[in-house]
Amino acid sequence: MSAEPKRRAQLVEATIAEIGDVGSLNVTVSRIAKRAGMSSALAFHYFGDKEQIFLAAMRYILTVYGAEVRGALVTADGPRQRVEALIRASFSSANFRREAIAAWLNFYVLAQTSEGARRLLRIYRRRLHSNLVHGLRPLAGDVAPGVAQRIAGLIDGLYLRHALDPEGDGQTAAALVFHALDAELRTLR
Amino acid sequence: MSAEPKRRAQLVEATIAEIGDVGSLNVTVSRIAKRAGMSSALAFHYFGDKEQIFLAAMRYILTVYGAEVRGALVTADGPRQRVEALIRASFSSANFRREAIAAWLNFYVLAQTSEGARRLLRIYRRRLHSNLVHGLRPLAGDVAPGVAQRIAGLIDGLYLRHALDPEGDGQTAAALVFHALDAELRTLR
DNA sequence: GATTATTGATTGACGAGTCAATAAACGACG
DNA sequence: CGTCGTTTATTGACTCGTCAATCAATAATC
Repeated sequence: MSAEPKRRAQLVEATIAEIGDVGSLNVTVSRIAKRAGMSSALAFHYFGDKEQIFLAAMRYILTVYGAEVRGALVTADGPRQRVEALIRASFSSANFRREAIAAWLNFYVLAQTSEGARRLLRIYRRRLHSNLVHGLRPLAGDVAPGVAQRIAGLIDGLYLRHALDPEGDGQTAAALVFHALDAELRTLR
Repeated sequence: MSAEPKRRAQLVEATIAEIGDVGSLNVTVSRIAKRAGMSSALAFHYFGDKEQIFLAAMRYILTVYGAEVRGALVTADGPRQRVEALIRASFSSANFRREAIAAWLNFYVLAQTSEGARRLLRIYRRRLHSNLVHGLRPLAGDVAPGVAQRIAGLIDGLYLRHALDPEGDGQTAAALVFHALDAELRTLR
């Protein structure tokens, strides 16, 4: 079998780990490659340049997160459960691993200058929004999109806050979102 | 008069401008210094190393933001107006200038690894929280701190969202927060 | 035999931080 | 007032390190 997929995967994982260690995108391809057990030349051979490596890592993070969400949704029963599952998944302990935090923060930075990163970020946001709307529709009707916008913003903001100064675990943050959701929904009656 | 304060100010402003141009902390002291009209050696002379320059820039950003908030508060009449002023200030057009966005995003990144940056961020957050609680107390009583936490989170999250993908101007975002605030407060009766 | 995998060595550029040296400004003091 | 020793301002040149990207060459694999 061709070595390419395995090598790419190794590099992506090493990239995320490395960004987690360093805390910024100031990671060298050499260190990534060494961590992945190969020469830097091979990394360039497969990815072309550094930005492509970063984008692949970002794609991977989003894929994992997406899978997590999907997994949480299957066990959810009814709209309210679905929404809560989405929220809980966003604050899963996986997302609070040091590497995951570093990845997200740096991808935000990257999104300023890299069209590719911006596109990926939009995908994440659209997916979250659409998932939320889907769950909220039966609960909030026409205003579901507006509610979803606010809940999504709250998720991002609280993630940011807890990522950089953990006051309690992720579930504390999730509880805050639940509370806001209650407030939003109660307004509707 | 000593040249030091002027030089420091020039460097701080050049730093913010440069970070805005580059989008990351990958800015060189040489470029900053050149932009500020002096040699890089002088920058090192006054600040010691690069991190101190960054921290000074961050402090400056927070100072300006703080002044903006205070200015908005004096014209505010009554608790509700105070809270709205805080929210509006957070989404002021000044905060959406390219350099300001770049500064904030990168300071989040820096906060992962720099104790100094983390401390400054905590100051910003505490100040926002305390301002919100102060305004909310007459409106929400005992639960003011909880409401403030959620509003603060929403502010950060919506800022992040609009900073990287402006759908409408800052006031659109502010309106979303107002809406959430309404929902929170209406729940209390 | 041709495509794929892999690397060591190298290039060329850049960048943080230092240093010694020069120029200004600043008192103090006669 | 002048001048002189001292602190402050300022820089060019330099060091030492690093790093992205390339390339030619060698080993596998098909």
